[in-house]
Parts: sequence; structure tokens; C-alpha cells
Amino acid sequence: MRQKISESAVRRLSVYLRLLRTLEQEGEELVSSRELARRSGATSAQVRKDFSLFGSFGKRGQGYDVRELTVRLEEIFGLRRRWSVCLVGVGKIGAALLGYGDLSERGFDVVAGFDVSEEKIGSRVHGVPVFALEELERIVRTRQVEIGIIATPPEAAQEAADRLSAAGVSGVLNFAPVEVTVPRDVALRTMDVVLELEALCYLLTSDGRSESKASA
Amino acid sequence: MRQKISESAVRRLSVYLRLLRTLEQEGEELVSSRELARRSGATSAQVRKDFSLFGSFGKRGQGYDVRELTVRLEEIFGLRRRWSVCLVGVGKIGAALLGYGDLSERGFDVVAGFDVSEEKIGSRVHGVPVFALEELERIVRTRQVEIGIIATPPEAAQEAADRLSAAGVSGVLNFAPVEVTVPRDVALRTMDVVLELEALCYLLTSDGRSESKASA
DNA sequence: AAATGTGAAAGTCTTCACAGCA
DNA sequence: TGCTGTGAAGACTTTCACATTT
Repeated sequence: MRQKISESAVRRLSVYLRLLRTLEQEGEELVSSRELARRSGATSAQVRKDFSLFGSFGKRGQGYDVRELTVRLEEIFGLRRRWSVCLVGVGKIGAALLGYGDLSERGFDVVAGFDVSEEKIGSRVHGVPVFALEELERIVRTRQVEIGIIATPPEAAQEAADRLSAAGVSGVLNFAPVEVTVPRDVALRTMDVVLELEALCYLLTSDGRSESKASA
Repeated sequence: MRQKISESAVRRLSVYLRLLRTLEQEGEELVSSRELARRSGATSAQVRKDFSLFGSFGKRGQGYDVRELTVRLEEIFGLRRRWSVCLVGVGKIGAALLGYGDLSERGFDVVAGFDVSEEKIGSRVHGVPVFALEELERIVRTRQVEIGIIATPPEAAQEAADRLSAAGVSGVLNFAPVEVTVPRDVALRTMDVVLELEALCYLLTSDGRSESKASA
């Protein structure tokens, strides 16, 4: 039942999942593709097609059972278990991430931070112990860390990626504003604030609501 | 010359731009589509096609002039000027963003932060003055803020988006883990750490592992 | 020789529209 | 009736391969 599913479908499914959790809290029991579409910015056909990639779990004439669909999506995403995470680089962004309570609530256990600063090593930041970078391999192995978050300065990011990969993580989330490479068997995603802002500027400049554009 | 260009093309172009800046610092004068492809994880044909959307600015047989291509991309993205930005919600993530020096270096002037906390109002965080939320409209107007960054708790995000839009920003970057809506003439992008982590889990859980982006 | 720029082909994703079910 | 599930059509994106230029 697992097939290659597109980047954009994965993102939409994540958004639906977030919406479903809200709906559940609001006490909704059923939701239609139309409602999910309205709240997520997709079309209703898109929503149905996205779900149909994994089977049919709606009820014709009613919609989808919020609770059941949540569980199905969590299964598909591998979120019905906890994930062990570490953070490399406990600077401003790193520390902010450690203080982001939602991580734990959403199933991610941040078990260690790593840094080179003597002041930080041995301390706890928002409850997470900070270790010397040298300890990375040992701790990733012993704590069976599966995901590494990189929040180092850009010049240290590739080394962090290399060491995390070699130590055995399966996935890397990179916050440093550089492209890093990882072995083919490690999954990678990058989040870059400046890059997003620049993409936003493109929208403001082009779609910039004042340029005449090439015809249809 | 402006046409609708896809989400994914915009992202790739942003990545090329970031690479070009690195190449310029490394003193490279020419770069081939093959090299940009290797460092960005795209294919060389993809790189050439992406650039050809805006005209032809390479030199056959040599490649692209790094400096010239940088300037062209910056023009396309509207980055040859400074942008005025404000931040709503000076919590952990918000404060970390204010301390992120790259913003200013990359042409974004964060002119104000807004918060509801009495302690923060009137203070400066990393040099940026923090105002009461009530002041938002006044300051966005007088300082001609063009982009608003939302870093509030999720339940306050929609109000922030509404007020920013009404006050006249052209773009919103949302860090709150919730979908917000904005008027059609406002551009919107959302960054959500948990959502990215969940997408990463999908990759780790589904069999077809290999989302490895090549590159610098 | 080396690398761009680009039509055309191949591939992917989205939308449409409606059959089918509760 | 209302809404899902889905083939088929349409739109868009990527890849291919080669003529063209330096």
C-alpha cells in the first residue's frame, strides 16, 4: 500500500492531519472533503484523491470520521509511536526549538543537545541535557536517536550532517542556511527562514499585483 | 516577461541564489549548470530550464557568470532593495528570529516586534523595539512595513494575520502551527517545525527511502 | 570541446464529472 | 439527497537529446 507519494501530497496530508486534530478538539465527529478543502486551501477533489492514495476510508453521503481518519493518517505517517530526536547546535534557534513544547506533545522526545560552547556543555536547556559535540556518536548510538536536527552555523552544518548520518540517524532536519548532503539512506529536509522570506519577496515582486504578465 | 512560475521552481531558484552567493565568496567567476545541479540536488537540464524561464543569460561553452547571474536572480526575486519587516509575538521563536543576524544582512529590516506581555513592551530584543499589539496598525502604516512574521501561539495567529493584512502588509510568513487565511492580495507562506518533522517521519516510515538532496 | 537553450516527449499531478453508495 | 471514490481528461513539470554558440 506504500507507494511513492509526492512531496506536495505529503505536505497536504500533514496539513489535513493538523486540521483533524483541531476538529477533534472542537468535538467534530464527521468532516467532509469540502470542509477540509476550505480549511486547508486545497480543493475537495484534491482532498479525496489524496486520501484515496491509501485506500477508501470515508463514508459516502456523510464524510470522514474525524477520529478514524486521524488514526489512519497517523499510521501512514508513522506517528503512532514516539521518535527519539537530538539537536546539534544549541544557539538561539536551537534553544528556541528545545523550548518548543509541542515537540514532546506531538511525539518527539528530544533526548540531547550538542554544542561546542564550554558554558553550555553540562547544562540543561528547557530540560534537555547539553553534551559536548564529541559525545554525539556515543549518545546517538546508546539512546538510539533516529532524527537529528541541525541548528549550527552554516559552516558547521555539513560536519553535523556527516556525523549524525555516520552515527546512525535515519532522518535529518536542517535549519542551517546551506544545502547539506547526506547518504542516500538518510532522509533530509531543510528549513531556511531567509529562503522563505526571499520566496515571499518573489511573490510580492512578480505576482506583485502590478506587473502585466505574459498572456494565457 | 513575468509568467506564473511554479512553487517548486521558486524554491529551486532560491537555492541556486544561495549557492551563487557562496560561490562568489569562494571567488568563482563562472559556474556551469552541471555544478549548480550537483550542489543543489537538481539536474543540469532542470537548472538550465529554470533560468530559461527568464531569458538566456549563460555563455555557451563556459557556463554562467556568477556575479551577473546573482544580480539577475536578485532582480527577479525583488532582492535588490531592502524590505521592511515586523514580527508579531516575541516569544522564544520570535526572539530567536530577531537575533538572527542574517535577516539584516540579506536585506530585511526588522523594524518592530509586537507582543501583549507588559514586560516585553518598551524593551528591545536584539536591538528591535517591542511595542504593544495595539500599536500594530499605527506602526505598520507609519513605517510602511511590507512583511509581517507571525510567531504567536496558534490561537492568536489568525487575528495577527487579519490585523497585519488590514494594516497593509503585502506578505505574511506564518510560524504558528495552524493554517491562517489572508486576503487574496496578500502573499502567505507557512513554516511549521512539527509539520516538517512529521513529513520526515513519513519518509522514514514509508519504504521508498531516498529523499537525499545532493549538495553543498 | 564544452556547455547553453530549447522544442518535443515523457512523466506527474490536478481537476473534472459522474457512478455508486449510505 | 449528499458526499465519496475514481477513471479519464487536462494541465503542468521534468527529462531528453541535440542544434547552437563560444
